Amino acid sequence: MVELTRKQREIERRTQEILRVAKPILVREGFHALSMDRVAAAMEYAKGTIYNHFPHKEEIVLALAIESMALRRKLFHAAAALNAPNRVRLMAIGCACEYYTQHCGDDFAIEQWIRNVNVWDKSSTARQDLIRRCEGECMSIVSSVVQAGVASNELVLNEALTAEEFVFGFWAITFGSQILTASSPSLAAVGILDPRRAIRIHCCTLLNGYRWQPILETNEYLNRVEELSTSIQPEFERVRAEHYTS
Amino acid sequence: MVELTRKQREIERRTQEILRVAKPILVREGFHALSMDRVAAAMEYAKGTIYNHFPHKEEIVLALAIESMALRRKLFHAAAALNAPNRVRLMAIGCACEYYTQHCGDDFAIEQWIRNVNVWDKSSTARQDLIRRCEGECMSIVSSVVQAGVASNELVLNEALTAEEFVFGFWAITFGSQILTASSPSLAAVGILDPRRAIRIHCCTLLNGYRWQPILETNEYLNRVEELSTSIQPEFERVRAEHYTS
DNA sequence: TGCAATTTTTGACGCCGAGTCAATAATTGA
DNA sequence: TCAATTATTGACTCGGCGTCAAAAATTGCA
Repeated sequence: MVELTRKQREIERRTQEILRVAKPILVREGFHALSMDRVAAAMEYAKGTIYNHFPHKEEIVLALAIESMALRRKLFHAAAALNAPNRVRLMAIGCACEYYTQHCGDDFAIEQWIRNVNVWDKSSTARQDLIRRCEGECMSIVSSVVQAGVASNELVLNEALTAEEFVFGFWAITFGSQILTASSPSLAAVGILDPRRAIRIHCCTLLNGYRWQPILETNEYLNRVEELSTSIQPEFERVRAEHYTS
Repeated sequence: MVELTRKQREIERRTQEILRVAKPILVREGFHALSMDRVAAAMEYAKGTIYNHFPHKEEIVLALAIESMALRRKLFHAAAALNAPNRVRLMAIGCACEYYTQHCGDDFAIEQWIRNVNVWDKSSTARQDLIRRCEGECMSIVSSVVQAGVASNELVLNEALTAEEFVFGFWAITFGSQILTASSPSLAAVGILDPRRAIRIHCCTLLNGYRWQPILETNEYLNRVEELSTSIQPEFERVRAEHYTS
C-alpha cells in the first residue's frame, strides 16, 4: 500500500492534474462549463483517459470539494489551537470562516456545489463518506471548544442544548449570511451594506445571550474581533500556502 | 393594457400551463431534467412554441421563483398581521418560514435555484427586478415589525444596527439552518436530530440577548412558539390554498 | 532480447438537449 | 374573399456525455 509503482504514481499525479485543470473552470465558469472534453483538451489527453480517473464530472466536483473542506478543517484547527480563553477561540473559528470565504473564495464556492442533489446523488459513496467525515471533523473541532467552555464553567449549557446543537446555531448564522451575501439579489438595495459586521454583532449578542463569559459589550467585541482577525491572519496565510503546495 | 384580446389571454394561459408543467419536473428531477423538449412534449406543442414564451429554461425557473416568492410574501404578510405584541409577531414570521419550508417545500426548493449564478445571469433584468422587489418586500414586512418594536420601546436598537441589519441576523440563521437541514450530508450523524428546535432556541436567545421585551425563558418560549405555530397554521393553509388557486 | 499477455490510451460513435429558422399554418382585418 | 400579419412547427446544427472496439504501450517471462 505504501509502495507505489512508478505507473501508479504517474496516475496519481495525473489525477491531481485533472483537479488542477478542472478547478478554475468550475469556479469561474460554472458546472455546465466543466466538460470532460474540455479538461481532456486542456491536458492534451483523450477524453477516455479522463474517464479512467473519474466516472463523471460530478465525481471531479466531489474530489475538489474534499480538498476544499480539508483546507477549511486546517483553518479551523489552527484557530482552535489559539492559546486564549475558549470564547476567544470560538471567535477565532469565526475569523477562520470569514478568512475562508474571503481569501479562499474558490474553495468556498466549490463546497456549495456538493449541496446540489444531482451532484451529490451521482457520486460514489466512498467520496460521500470522506465529505461527511470532513464535515464531522470540522464540527468536532468547534464543539470541543464549546465543551471546553462548559468544562471551565464559562458557559452553562442547560439540558436544552447539546454542544453540537449549540454549534449548529453559529454554523447556520455564519453559513447563511455568507450564502446570502454571495447570492442574494437585493442585500445592498435593502440597506445591508456591511453584512459581516452585522453578523459579528449578532454572534456577540448570541454569545452574551448564552452568558458565555467574559460577556462583551458590542463595540468592545467588534474591536477584539478585528484585532484577533488581524493577528491570526498570518497563521491562516501559512496554513493556506502550505495546503496549496502539497 | 387592461383589455386583452382573446389571443393574448390564450397565450397568457399557456404561459401558466408551461409553468405548471415545468414545476414538478424542476422540483422532483432537477434543473438538468427540465428540458424544453420535455415540456413541449408534455403539453403537445412543438419546442419552438415554448421558446415563444420563454427564451431559455433559466427564464422559466425565474418565473417559477417569482410565484414562489409571492407565496412567501403572503405568508409573511399574514404572520405580521397578527394582533399580538411585536416580539410575538416576529415569532409568527419565523413560523411562516418554518411553514413555508415544510409545507411549501417545492417553492422553497425553487427559490434556491435563482442563487445559481448561471441561472441568475442568464435571466432578463425584468424578472430579476421582480425578484429583487419581492425580496425587498419580504424584508420590509419583517423590518417594519422590528421598527414597531423599537417605536414601542420593547426593543432598543443602539446606533450599531439598523432594523434591516437586525433582521439580517434572523434571516441568516433561519435560511442557513434550512439549507443545512436540507442539504448537509452529516447533520444527523453529527448529533443534530432536531435542527428546528435548536434554531428556535437560538432565536429566542438572540432576541433575549437584544433584550426585546418580554424576555422569555427557553422552555416558555418553546411552548409559546409551538402554540403560536399551531394556532396560526390554519391561516397559513388558507393563504397557501388561495395562492395555488389563482 | 523477443514476444505474448495485459494494461492503457484513443477517438469515433450514439444519444440527447439547447437553441435557430425557414417553411407552413392560422388569424386578422379590410 | 384574400392579402398581410402572426403563430406554430420540427428539422437542423452544435456541443457535451458516456461507451467501446481498436490501437498503442507496458509488463513479465522465456
